[in-house]
Parts: sequence; C-alpha cells; structure tokens
Amino acid sequence: MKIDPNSPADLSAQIATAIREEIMQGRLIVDQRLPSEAELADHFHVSRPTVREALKRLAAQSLIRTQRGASGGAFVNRLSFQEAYAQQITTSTLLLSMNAVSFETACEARFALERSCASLCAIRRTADHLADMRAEIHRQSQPGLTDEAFCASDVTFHRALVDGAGNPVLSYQLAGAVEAMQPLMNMITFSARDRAQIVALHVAIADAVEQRDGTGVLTGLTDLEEETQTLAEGVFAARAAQD
Amino acid sequence: MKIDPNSPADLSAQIATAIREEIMQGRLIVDQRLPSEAELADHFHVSRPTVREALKRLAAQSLIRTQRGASGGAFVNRLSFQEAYAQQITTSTLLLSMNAVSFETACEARFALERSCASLCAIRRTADHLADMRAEIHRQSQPGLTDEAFCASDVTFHRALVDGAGNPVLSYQLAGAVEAMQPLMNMITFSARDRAQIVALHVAIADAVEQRDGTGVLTGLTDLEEETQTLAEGVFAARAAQD
DNA sequence: GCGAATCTAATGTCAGACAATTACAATTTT
DNA sequence: AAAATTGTAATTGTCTGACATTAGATTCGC
Repeated sequence: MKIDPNSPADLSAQIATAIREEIMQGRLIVDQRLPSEAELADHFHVSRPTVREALKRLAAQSLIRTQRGASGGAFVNRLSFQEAYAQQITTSTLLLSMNAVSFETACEARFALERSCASLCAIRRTADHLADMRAEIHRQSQPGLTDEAFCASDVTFHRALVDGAGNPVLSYQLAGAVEAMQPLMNMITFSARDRAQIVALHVAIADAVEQRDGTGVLTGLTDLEEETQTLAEGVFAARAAQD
Repeated sequence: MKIDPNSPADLSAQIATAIREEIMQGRLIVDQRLPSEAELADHFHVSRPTVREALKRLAAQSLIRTQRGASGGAFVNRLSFQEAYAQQITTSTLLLSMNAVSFETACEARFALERSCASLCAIRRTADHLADMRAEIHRQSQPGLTDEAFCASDVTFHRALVDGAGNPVLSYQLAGAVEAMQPLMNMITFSARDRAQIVALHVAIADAVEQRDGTGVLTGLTDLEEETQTLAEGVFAARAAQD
C-alpha cells in the first residue's frame, strides 16, 4: 500500500495496482466500501483527480462500482460470470485480430477446447440445451440467411453445447474461445453446399448429444473442425490466386 | 461516436466505450495515434479530466498506451499474449474467489480443458518442454518444500504441458484456467504421502509425453483429476468435522 | 557537419470550485 | 401518530485553469 512518486509509472497506475492487490489478496472483500476519494487522496498524498483516474482503471476491470450520494462511494464489486464473459470476449477478440494469428491456429485451439465439453455435455445436457441446438440447426437451414447471421447462429449452437456441460467455469473459459472466432469465421463466405455440409455435421453432433453419446460428440466435433479447416483453406487459396 | 450527456452512465464511461468500439471494429488500427486529450475533449464536448478518465479505463484494459512529450499521445496498443495472459488470470482468479465456486466444479473445468492439450502436446512437445516438466517433478520431490511452493511448481509443470501443444491461443486460454486454480489448491495441505502420489502421477504423464503417447497423457490427466478430487474431499471433510 | 541549448506539444499532476445525486433527519401536514 | 415534504450533509461527476514533466524538433554556435 505504498506509492513511490519517483517511480517511472503513473501515480494513478500505482494506486490502482495497490488497491487491486488488496482486493485480490482478500483484504478488501466484496461489497466493502473503499474510503472516499478525498480520503484516498489524503492517504496516498495525491490529488483527487489522480485518485479518480486510479478508480476508473479498476472500474474498467469491473473490480469496483461507484455510487453517488450521501452513503455512496466505491465498493468492491462481485465479479459476475456475465462481466467476466464480456471481458474474456473483448480480450480474446482483440488478441486474435491484432496478432496475425492464423485461422488454422485459432481454429485448432477452439475445437480442442470445445471437445473438452463433449463427454460432460453428453451426460448432463438438459432437454433445453438440445432444443436450442435443434433450433439453431433449423435456422441455419433457412435459405437467404446472410453469412453473418449464419455465423452468429453457429456461435449460439456451440454455446448451447458448451453450456450443456453444466459447468459455469467451463462455459466462462470457452466463451472467449468460441466467440472470438466469429470475426475470423466472418471472413469466410459459405456456399449453399458448404452450409449444407456444416448443417449435416451439426445434426450429427446434436444426434450424439441426444443419445448421450460422448464419443459421438467428440467425433462430430473433430469432423467439423476438419471440414472448417478445409473450407477455410479453399477460401484463402482462392483469395490468394485472385491477387 | 456519439455521447449523450443525459445518459445514466458516466460521460467517461460512454467515451471509453465509443473509443473501444472504434478499436474493436478496426477503425482505429494498431499503433495509430488518437487525437490529443484536448482535441478529444473538444470533440466530445467535455473537459480534459473527463477524457483522461476515459483513457485510463482503456489503458487498464491494455487497449491503449500513452507517451509523454512532443510527439506523444495515446496510441492503440497491440495486445500482447503476455498482457492477455495477465488479464485472464486476474479475471479468472477473482471470478472463482468471489463466486463461491466449488472446488469440484473448478477442478473439473480445469482438467477438462487441460485434456484438450494432451494429444497435441504428445505430438508437438520439444525436448525443452519435457525437460521443464522433469525439472518441476524433481523440485516437487524435494522434502521441506512449503505447500505454496509445491503448488507453484505444480502450476509450472502444467504450464509446460500446455505450452507443449505449440498453440499460443490454447496456451492463452488455459493460462487462466490453470493459474486461477492455484489459490484454491493452496487451501489444501498435502501430506508427504499425498505429494508422493501426485508426483507419481506427474511422472506417468511426463513419461507418456516423452513417448508421444497422447492417450497416455489423457489417462494420466484423468487419474490426476480423480486423485486431486479425492484429496480435496478428504481435506474438506476433515475440516468440516473439526468445526 | 555536429553538439548543445532552446522551443514546443503533449501528458501528468494539482487546487479549487460547482453540479448532481442520494441517504438521512427534521419538519410540516393530514 | 403516520405520512409526506423539505432540508442537509456527504459523495461522486464535471469543469476551469494552472503548472510540472517529458521528449521530439529546431535553432544556434562552432
């Protein structure tokens, strides 16, 4: 909880780190109120704007929430799964788009991770999960669907599969992997024939899920990965030839 | 790129979101310089402190970096894998510690995800990865090791396994899952006999990795998961009996 | 031509003020 | 007495203006 005014880092960054440490080490617990901005400014020997910048950093990570008014202030925030999802997706999406990650690498990672849900999903899935998957398959079969809508439906299908594993931690970890692929998938244009093949593989996966056949789900996902990779190769080769 | 002064949300949050959207949609590209704080303040019709708070929010997510001096300013930051790791670990750790996630659920997710690396690691691991794993096994066999150090070595061992898959995206996604478990693992005290059993399972995994036996790695991880769950059950039961 | 001093534009920090919001207490009304 | 209203204090949100610090660019002297 010490601040060094001669450090190369910004004071606001140092203060944010100090408070972040307190939260992560459990010295500040959920819903606990932090001192007021004025008190923090006093404590760290900085001005209120500097404290505010530090608090905004923490707010950006959903570590705190602020409330105005008499008994207001900054409170340690309980990080919800939903907020964690959103952050994961933002980070993953940017990581992929900014680092020239090849489609192949991203695709491999995504399916490898998703396969880790296969057996659990086969065991635990409810009728709802299965219904969601069937509904998305039906949507994907509609003619006249845009490529974006097709990909979005694809994501929803796979989210249903992941959620079927009935493990919120697993769902959270996979949200980033599955959703971050969408921008990459959107780069691909699907012919009617491609779509039919993907839908067929989705049907195979859904069937295996329905029959609680974990191995079948695994096989289905592996087949889908292969199909996706082949498809992408074709698109990229055609694009390269065009240039 | 519009700001509503009557929105319930803070102006700085709105501005941060507006700029974040620009980055995520690729209208602001890596290393591109944002307008100066004064220009942004002018553009959004707010004061400079408000703009600064928005920029600090983005900086906290590593979306931008700032530089002082004549040709300084805020630049779109290339999100590195390392920064993404760090954020993932922070988020995952807090998510687990703040949401009363059971050890069982977290452990199941972690091993399910890690198993997704098994076959790839068996195929692609280098001599270095194997050497790292052996080194950690050796460390874990040392008597007099604290529980914390034992757990830390455990994390390093598994990181080597994950990295052996040779897929940076996979490594990134799993960093959170593996490291976030450490605080939970630290709640467990290991007897000498427990450690010996864990080390034996690590040896089995390392042997399978050495022989490029993907199925063996898979089996080893599953055995280790079972052992860990059993161990945790025992510790928690003993603790409950004590109360 | 090259080094040193200066200039300049930008962020980092500060101080003080006011506005907006909200909980709580006091007061008035019914 | 209970309910509605009003005041009041505490706290965050925002603004203004200023100065400090940094680092690239420029100019001057030699």
